Amino acid sequence: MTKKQIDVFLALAELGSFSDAARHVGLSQPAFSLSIQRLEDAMRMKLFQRTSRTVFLTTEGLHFLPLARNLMQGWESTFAQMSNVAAIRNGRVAVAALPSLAAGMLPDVVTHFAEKHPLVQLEIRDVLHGNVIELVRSGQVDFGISVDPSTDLDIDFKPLLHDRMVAILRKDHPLAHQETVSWEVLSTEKLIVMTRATSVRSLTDRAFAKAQITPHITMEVDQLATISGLVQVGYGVSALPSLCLPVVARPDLTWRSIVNPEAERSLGLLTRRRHDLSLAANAFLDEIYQIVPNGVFSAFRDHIRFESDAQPAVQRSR
Amino acid sequence: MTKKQIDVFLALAELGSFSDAARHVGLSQPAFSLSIQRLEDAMRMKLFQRTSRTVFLTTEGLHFLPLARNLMQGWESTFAQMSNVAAIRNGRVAVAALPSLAAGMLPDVVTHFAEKHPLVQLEIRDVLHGNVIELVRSGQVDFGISVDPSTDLDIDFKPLLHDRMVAILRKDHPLAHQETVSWEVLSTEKLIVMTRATSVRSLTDRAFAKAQITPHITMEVDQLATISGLVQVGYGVSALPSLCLPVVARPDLTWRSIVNPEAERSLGLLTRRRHDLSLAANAFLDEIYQIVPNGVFSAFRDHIRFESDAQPAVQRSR
DNA sequence: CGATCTTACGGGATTCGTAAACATA
DNA sequence: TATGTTTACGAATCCCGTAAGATCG
Repeated sequence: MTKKQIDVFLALAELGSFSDAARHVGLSQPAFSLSIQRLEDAMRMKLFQRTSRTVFLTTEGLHFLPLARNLMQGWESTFAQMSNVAAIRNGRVAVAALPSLAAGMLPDVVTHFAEKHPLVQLEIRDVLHGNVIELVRSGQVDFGISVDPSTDLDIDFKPLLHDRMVAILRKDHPLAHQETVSWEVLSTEKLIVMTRATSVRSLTDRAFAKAQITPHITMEVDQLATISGLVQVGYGVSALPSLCLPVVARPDLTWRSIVNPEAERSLGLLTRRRHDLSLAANAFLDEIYQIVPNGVFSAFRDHIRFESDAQPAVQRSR
Repeated sequence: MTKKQIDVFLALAELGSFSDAARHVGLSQPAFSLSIQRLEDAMRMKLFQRTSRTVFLTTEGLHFLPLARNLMQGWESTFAQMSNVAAIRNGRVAVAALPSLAAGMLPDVVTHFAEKHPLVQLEIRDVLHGNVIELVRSGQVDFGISVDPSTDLDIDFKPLLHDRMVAILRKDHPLAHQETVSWEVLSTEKLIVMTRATSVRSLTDRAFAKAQITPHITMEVDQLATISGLVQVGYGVSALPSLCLPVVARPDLTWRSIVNPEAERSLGLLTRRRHDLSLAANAFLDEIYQIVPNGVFSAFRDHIRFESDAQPAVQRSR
């Protein structure tokens, strides 16, 4: 009792002729006839009453007709649903990203993705690095975007772009006349930094520690927007990774690479080991690869280096 | 994308191991593996993520899981329903029969049938001969039980029993001392007959006409029960086909064959030409064949002859 | 007699099982 | 290295199409 037999049954029930129905399902008439016979044998009952001239359903066939229709309909509906899945008209993509990335990079990606796949649910978790890892590891998100969690063996990392620490300055600030700024010089300025919980702050701290310099911290804030506001009014300067630039950039502000040492880091995709991405997540990733070098970051090319490999991290076969 | 593949998919999804699942569906492990691959190819997407050690569903496979379950369930439920049809735990049998047969013969049949097939709906149309034919011809009933409609080419007739006209008398009536009664003698009695519309009455009329005798009709009634009541109080006698005996028999009444000429007729099954009976109708027919010679009519063996062939009229192959 | 379904039979595709190769924890 | 999946290949099965036969109107 196969699906094809149901097809054959319905064709005969609806067309009332072996020859016509056979043509309809693309079988020779004898093969069609055998198919009906096999179905009847499998059911152990006659479904059609036939003479050489007429064909019609028996009482039992009449019982079977609505059931067969249901089966075929269910079959078609699942096929349609899975087609939707394959065509990514359906489903859900969850991404965890550092807040700066979630604010700077993802809006463009989301816009383009939603245009192509309007029915796919999107979920962006803008959380700190540790949470990104946890969400990726537990499978609550399809992938993460953060810095390299090299210690973690359960998570694959694929670099996407590289940023560096830059000094955030008012355009009329003396340091703005230099091409680069050293950590040393920066430590003499009034420094506005993020609070300790953030990854940006730990980055800053590590950079100063590495340069063996103690900065002069004049203010700690929770939000990047606050930093740009404070710098703009001349309250001080800041040091931030360049990927924050889309968020903090204002007409009166400028930025310079910080050197000695130059503090570069890698941002990239975090995926569960041995877990391929879903089709929808992959499509989202494609969008990222297309947008990242050409989106908001393109204005900051001098300070952000993109991975040349613009292919999805995990290519799924078939 | 076949039913078997769904089976294979569900087994793997639920057991999480190719080997176990293969054993579960009765395939060798490589064959099982190929089956999964073919399904994935047909769907154009990976449904399982596998390493040599672990197997689990991809996001797409997770989408497919409930759909596959539904399909399989629908399939099983149709199979169960059709099993019910095959086992006659289900369905409907409609029979049209002359009122005298419906009252005399069918109750026993119905009782036995309902015992064996409690869930089958039964419908008895106790109508006159012309209506029996119409109901059979139009397919509104599965078959009819009536006299031979020899003129009708759309209807097959198969005799079931033969009855004859008998005189209905009080036991103390003079004619009750004879073994038989002639139409001639009967015409001198006060005769109670059915109204003109009934087949019993037309039978009576024809018998008298054939004997070229005019009866002395003292009363016309609509119901057989009324006749037995009137005969019992001595208001007159009656002439009825012997199959009415189960309905009219009372302790004080008796009956004698009417001869010169003896008026025998055939009662039997009326079926649509070239229309096999449903399994349920056939089962009902079996019951009739078992009951008729041993049921209520057995008390009237002298006046009712049964067809020796106690097989259903239409045997359905597979 | 003609249209239509059924039976018979040879060819081809699919699917199966055994054995070997491969991959991962 | 051991367990478990994939690949390779020969064999059996199933299903199809052509051709001949049977049946009903």
